[in-house]
Amino acid sequence: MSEDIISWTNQGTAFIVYNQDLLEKNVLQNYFKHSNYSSFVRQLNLYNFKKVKSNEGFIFRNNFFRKGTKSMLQLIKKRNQEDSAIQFAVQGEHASRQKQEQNLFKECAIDIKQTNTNLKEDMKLLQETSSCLIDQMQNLNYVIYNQNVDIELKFKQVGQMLQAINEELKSEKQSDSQTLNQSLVRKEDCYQDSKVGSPNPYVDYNSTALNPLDYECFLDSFF
Amino acid sequence: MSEDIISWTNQGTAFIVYNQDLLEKNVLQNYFKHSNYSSFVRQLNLYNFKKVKSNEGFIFRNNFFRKGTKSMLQLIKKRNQEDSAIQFAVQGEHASRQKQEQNLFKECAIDIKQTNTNLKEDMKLLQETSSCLIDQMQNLNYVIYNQNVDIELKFKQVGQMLQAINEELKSEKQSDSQTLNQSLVRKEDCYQDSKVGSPNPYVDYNSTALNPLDYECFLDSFF
DNA sequence: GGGAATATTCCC
DNA sequence: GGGAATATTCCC
Repeated sequence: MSEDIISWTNQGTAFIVYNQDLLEKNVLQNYFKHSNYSSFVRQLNLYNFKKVKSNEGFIFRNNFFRKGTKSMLQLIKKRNQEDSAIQFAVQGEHASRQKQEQNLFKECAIDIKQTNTNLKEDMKLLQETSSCLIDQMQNLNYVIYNQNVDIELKFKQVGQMLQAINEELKSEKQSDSQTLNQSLVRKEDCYQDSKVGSPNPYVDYNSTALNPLDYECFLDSFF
Repeated sequence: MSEDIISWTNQGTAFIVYNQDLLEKNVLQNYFKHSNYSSFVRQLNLYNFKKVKSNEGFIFRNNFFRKGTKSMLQLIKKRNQEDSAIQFAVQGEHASRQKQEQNLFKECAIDIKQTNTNLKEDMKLLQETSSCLIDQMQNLNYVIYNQNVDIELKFKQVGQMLQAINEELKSEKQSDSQTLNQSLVRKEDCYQDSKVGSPNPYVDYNSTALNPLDYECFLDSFF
C-alpha cells in the first residue's frame, strides 16, 4: 500500500516517508524523471519544505502544503526564484551604489584638484608679492640709511660753521665785553622786528628753543 | 535497424537522423531521461553541434565528433561553459577595472592630501613673512617719524641761531661796514688756531666742507 | 538556435 | 541544506 511508503501526518499539515527504497522504485518513477530519493529531497528543499522532527518521527512540512487544500499549492514557490532574484537585485544594487559612490569621489577629487590648482596659483602670486615687498623694504632701508648719513654730514658741516662763528664772536667779545651784553639786548629787539618785518618761514619764533646764541650746548645735541 | 533511424555520414564526420519518431521511442529513451527529439537537439546545440545541409541531407556535425575517435570526445565542451567562463571573466574584468579606477582615485586623493599639506606649510611661512614685514614697516615708519621730528627740531634751532647771528652781524655792519671784511680775514686765522689748540672731536677739519662763513649758498642746498 | 526556467545530479 | 554543474523543458 502507498500509505506504508509515504503518508500525511495526523493533522494533515505535513508528510512522512516510511520507506525510501519503495518510494524510489514505486512512486517517484511515476511522477519524476528520476527515481532518487535524494533528488526528491533536493526538490523539497528547493520549494522550501522543512524536514522537522515531530512526535511521529521526521516529517516534511511547508506552510502551504495541507491535506485537502489544493488551491494553496500555487503559493508554494521555488526558494531559488526569490533568492536569486533578491541576490541579483542585491548584487545590482551593490554594484550600482559602489558606482555612485565612486562617481561622487571622482567629482570630489576633480573639485579638490581644481581648488588646489587655484590655491597654488594664489600662493605663487602671494610669494611674488611678498618677495617684491621684501625688496622694496630693503631698498627703503638703504635709502633711509643714506639720507641719514647725508643729513648727519650736513649737520656736521653746519656745526663746524657755527663753531667757527662762535670762535669769531668770542674773540670779539673778549676785545669788548661790554659790547656783548649790549648786542644781546639789541639782538632781541632786532629779533622782534624781523618777526614783524620778513619772517623766515622755517623758523618757529614762538618755540621754546634755546637762546640762539647759547649754541655751545646746542651743538652737542647734534652728535 | 538502428541505422535506419540515425547513422554516421559517409565520411564519418557527422551524423544524420532519418526518423525522429523512432529515435525518440527506441533510442533516446535508452540514453537520456527523456524521449523528446527537441530536447536531444537542444543538447546538441548546447554542445556546439551544427545542423548543416550537405549532399546527404541535413546533418549534425562537431569538429571533435568523428567515427572511431572516442578520445576526441573529451574536447566536446558545453558552449555555455565557455559562455559562463567568458561571462565570469567579463565580470571579473569589470570588477578589476573598477578596482583599478578606485586605486587611481586613492592615489589621487593621497597626492592631493600631500599637496594640501605642502600648501598649508607654505601658507604658514608666508603669513609669518607677512607679519614680519608688517612689523618692519611699522618700525620703519616710527624711525622715519622720529628722524623727521629730530631734523625739524635741529633745523629750527639752526634757523634761530642763524637768525640771531644775522641780526648780530647786521648791527655790526651798520656800526662799521669796514670791519666786516677785516673780521673775515681774522676769523680764518682763528680757525687754524682752534684746530691746533683744542680740536672739537665732532668736527672733521680735513673735510671738503664749505667755507664756514659762505653759508648763504650752503643753506640753499638744504631746502 | 538559443535564453531562461525548472529539474536532476553531484558534491561540499 | 544548499551551491553549482548539467539536463530537460518551455518559449521566443
